Amino acid sequence: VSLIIQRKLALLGPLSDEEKRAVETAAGRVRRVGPHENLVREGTRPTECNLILEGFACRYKILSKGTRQILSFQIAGDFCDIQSYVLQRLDHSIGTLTPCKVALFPHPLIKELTERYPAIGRALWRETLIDAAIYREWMASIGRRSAYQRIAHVLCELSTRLRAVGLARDDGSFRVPITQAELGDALGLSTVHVNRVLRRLRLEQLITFSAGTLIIHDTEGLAAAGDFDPVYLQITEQRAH
Amino acid sequence: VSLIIQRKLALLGPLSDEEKRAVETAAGRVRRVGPHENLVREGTRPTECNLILEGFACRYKILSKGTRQILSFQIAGDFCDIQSYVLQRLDHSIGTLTPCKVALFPHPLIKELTERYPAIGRALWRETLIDAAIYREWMASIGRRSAYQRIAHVLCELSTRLRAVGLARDDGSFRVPITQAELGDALGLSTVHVNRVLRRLRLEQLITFSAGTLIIHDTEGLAAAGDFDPVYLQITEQRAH
DNA sequence: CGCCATATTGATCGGGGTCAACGGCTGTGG
DNA sequence: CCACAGCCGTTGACCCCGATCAATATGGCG
Repeated sequence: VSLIIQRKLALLGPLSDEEKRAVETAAGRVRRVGPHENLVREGTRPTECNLILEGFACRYKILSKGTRQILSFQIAGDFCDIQSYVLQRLDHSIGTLTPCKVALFPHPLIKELTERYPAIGRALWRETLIDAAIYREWMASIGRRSAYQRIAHVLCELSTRLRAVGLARDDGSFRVPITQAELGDALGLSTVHVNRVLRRLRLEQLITFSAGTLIIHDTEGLAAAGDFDPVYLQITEQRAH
Repeated sequence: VSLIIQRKLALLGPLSDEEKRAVETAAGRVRRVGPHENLVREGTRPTECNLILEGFACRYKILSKGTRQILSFQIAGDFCDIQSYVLQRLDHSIGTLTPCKVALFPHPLIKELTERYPAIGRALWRETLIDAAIYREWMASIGRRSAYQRIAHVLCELSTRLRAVGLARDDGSFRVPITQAELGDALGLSTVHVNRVLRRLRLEQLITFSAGTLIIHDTEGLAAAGDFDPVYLQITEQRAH
């Protein structure tokens, strides 16, 4: 539990030991949620924020036609709805893809934390800005990249993010329990076409992706295929202020 | 000058008079920039942030093929690169569409402001979260809405945002100096197709859009055509904390 | 063992891209 | 004052990527 939190805090910025302890202490109860349930629902006004400890979730909107757009994938370590602390009404839902374990942070505690420790407020702000950077990259993908590039790109992104929180397996494979339909809803593609592109990526020896396991055989080849450059994820660099 | 800042501060959240004055005082020099120039460039590390006082600008990325994705339109009152204060390296550029007047806020002053007045930090955070909400809505548009819906949607969004900062004209028209090519780059469409859809919207008596002037003849009709619901812009409601 | 979600493949279709040409407006320089 | 250039808007013709429809595996799980 605290291992994930610690890893994520290290990614978010330079916090002192006291600040890190304060964040851990603020975590309220832990909730277990089944697969394909909502963590939060569009239109509601939550009073606490969810930090994902285990499992996969996604942000999504349902449009008027009934189609779904997945807006982001959320993995362990993601403070997936921290924006509900600042904005009053959610404009989208967050649903689990797999069973999840989440830690709940009541808004009043977050308020205390951020006012007592500006560095924590800054770290949380930073997390939401990285989310925004990912949105921008997805916009570029959905708007201007081909289906082949989009899928290669998102797989690169997921592997990079999973590695950053220590979720790569020893053999270099990843657990990526995302169905082809979900990939399609994330990338603006149909399930059928996702399937065809995955087949092509497999035939080109770039990846193996089945049964929720992703193996990238050729990292550079996949990055080239997806026009992927990880700088937007802001993982390596830290800003000392 | 300060009129725009005041309007925008009022939208961002409940700030005291002292806090508002502090923000105004923090504005450094004012810069005038010609059309089609960069305010900030991808990959750089700015040391000050731009608040747009007049004119239109846009965030964009140039992809490997040389195509452009416009990520957002920025109008008067937008703190268009506040994220450069928190994240070290820009993942995209911001360019002007028209001549612009911008006020510059040095990062150290922003740091002082946000640490002395938590409400200001919160207001800036709020601004970046609203940006993110717009990104999410655009993702849904580009990913799952038809060209016709996308264009209607973005025109509704622009008119709502312009009205919110007092840029609607008395006759209800708007200055929207965005070319069809730029609309296409924002929505993931070709210039040709943007043109055809605009013709259809004109024939349907929903809008007139020429010479940089947008007139919406049927607000509800356009909103229906674009599946537009303005809640994500967070304009009306304010959160009292 | 049977059910339901997911993956896979083929056949066909269509929204929107691409290419090309032309018109209109504006600014600029001779 | 006119000629020309360049950008933007407009329209037609054609094409292709990816959607849709449909049928068939496959496989986990009660």
